[in-house]
Amino acid sequence: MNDVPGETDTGPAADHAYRLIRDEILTGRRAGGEWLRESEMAEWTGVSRTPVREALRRLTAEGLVRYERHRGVQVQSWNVRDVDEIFSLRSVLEPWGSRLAAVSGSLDVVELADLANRMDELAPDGRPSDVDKLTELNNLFHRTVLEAADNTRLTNVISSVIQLPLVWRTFSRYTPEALRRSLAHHHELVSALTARDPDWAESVMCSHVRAAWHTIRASTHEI
Amino acid sequence: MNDVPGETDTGPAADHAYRLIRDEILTGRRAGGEWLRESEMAEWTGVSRTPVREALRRLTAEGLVRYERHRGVQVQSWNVRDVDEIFSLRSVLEPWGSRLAAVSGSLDVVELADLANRMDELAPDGRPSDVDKLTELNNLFHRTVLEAADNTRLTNVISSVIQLPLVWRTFSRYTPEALRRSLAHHHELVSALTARDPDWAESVMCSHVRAAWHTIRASTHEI
DNA sequence: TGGGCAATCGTTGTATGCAACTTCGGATTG
DNA sequence: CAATCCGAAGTTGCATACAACGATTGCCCA
Repeated sequence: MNDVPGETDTGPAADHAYRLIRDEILTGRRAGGEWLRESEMAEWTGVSRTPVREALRRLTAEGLVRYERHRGVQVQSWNVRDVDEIFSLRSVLEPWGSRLAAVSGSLDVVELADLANRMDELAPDGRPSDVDKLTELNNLFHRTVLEAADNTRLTNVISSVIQLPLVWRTFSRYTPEALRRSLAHHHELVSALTARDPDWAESVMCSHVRAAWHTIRASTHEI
Repeated sequence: MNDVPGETDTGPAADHAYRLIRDEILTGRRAGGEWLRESEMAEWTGVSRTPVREALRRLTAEGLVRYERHRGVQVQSWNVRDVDEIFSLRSVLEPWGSRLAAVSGSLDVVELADLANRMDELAPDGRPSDVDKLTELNNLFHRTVLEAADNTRLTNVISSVIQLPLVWRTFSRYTPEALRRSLAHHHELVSALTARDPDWAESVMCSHVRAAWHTIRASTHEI
């Protein structure tokens, strides 16, 4: 879970508070709409209000919390529309990133294949034993592909956009069949990237993202 | 120039400092690599270090300054690579946004045409009389199109990515011919959007961005 | 004379007190 | 009885003092 974006560490206290509060949100322990009081967070994290404020401002910039002047911050709440926004963006950016990665030549396909294999081991029958670990590997897989696209802004943009509890814990909502398909996509993407076929890579990633999109839509329909 | 992203106003002092420092960077008055000392900024803006720190953290999140723990922040410096990253991203996202805008039906084409006309008036012969005003209208034009795409994350992503002095003051580097072509693209995009032809709109915007890309590359080649 | 060490200085990081603002409850008045 | 105004409580916004850390300089020693 410690997948903190870009070395923005601003000090032990502020960083401590940031990680704790962020984790609290991404794991869903704090529901959308809940107010996060500075003094409460300060007491809970064991630091003063100053670093807490800094952490909250950072979370505001990342879109995880909502800020209202003189009123405080509350956990950002999401709906189906947010999911659609995120996945439609991903369905453009991630395939494009895969295309770039295919032709860049700077990708370690062995490492990527290893990641795909380790994910298989965590869910051999489509039933994950450790969702958190699987999520971590999945995020790493996607980030590895994107980093090979060699466009830091692309990487940052996507990682900032997928910061949503629902997206973060996506695998906990997958059916065994959907999960098996998702893992198969990973292997196919490795093949496409190994073959350095940009069209293939782009197409596989597009399928991968859109499949995930519909899987999540289906699982959230009744919420 | 007062084109501040998303109502994140955190208070008069912090907001004041933020706008001042941000403007200082975007206009190029502070060169890349220059250190921005908290106490110096505090004295200059007339507020204490606390709101200044808040402003600097915000600018850090937006990528306008570089932060190093215990050392301070310095104005982010850019190179041709940054320009390429930004424009390659824009060349994917803006056309896609135009496509969405073409089919969304939520676009006020009259307003957009008006913007294009006002830009013409500011540079009838391809020689802009007021670059700042032209820049403001151009940003507004692009944002208007994007907002019609009805994906707030797309809008935010692009506006966060184009925060670079070079991109911001882009028109000051245009040749009269390049500027005339750019303005013509705007009118053509209005036509495509009026016709609600997604392919046309996407294609025009793609040309528009890529033309700008090469114009800037040409003008920065000797830097 | 050169290298390493330590003290000092400048800067950032954190804590805390106070000011400003919002909100909510109750009293007051029509 | 309702609407409004006033005030108290709670929260955030800002300023300031102090602590922690990094850089630099000068000194000491080999």
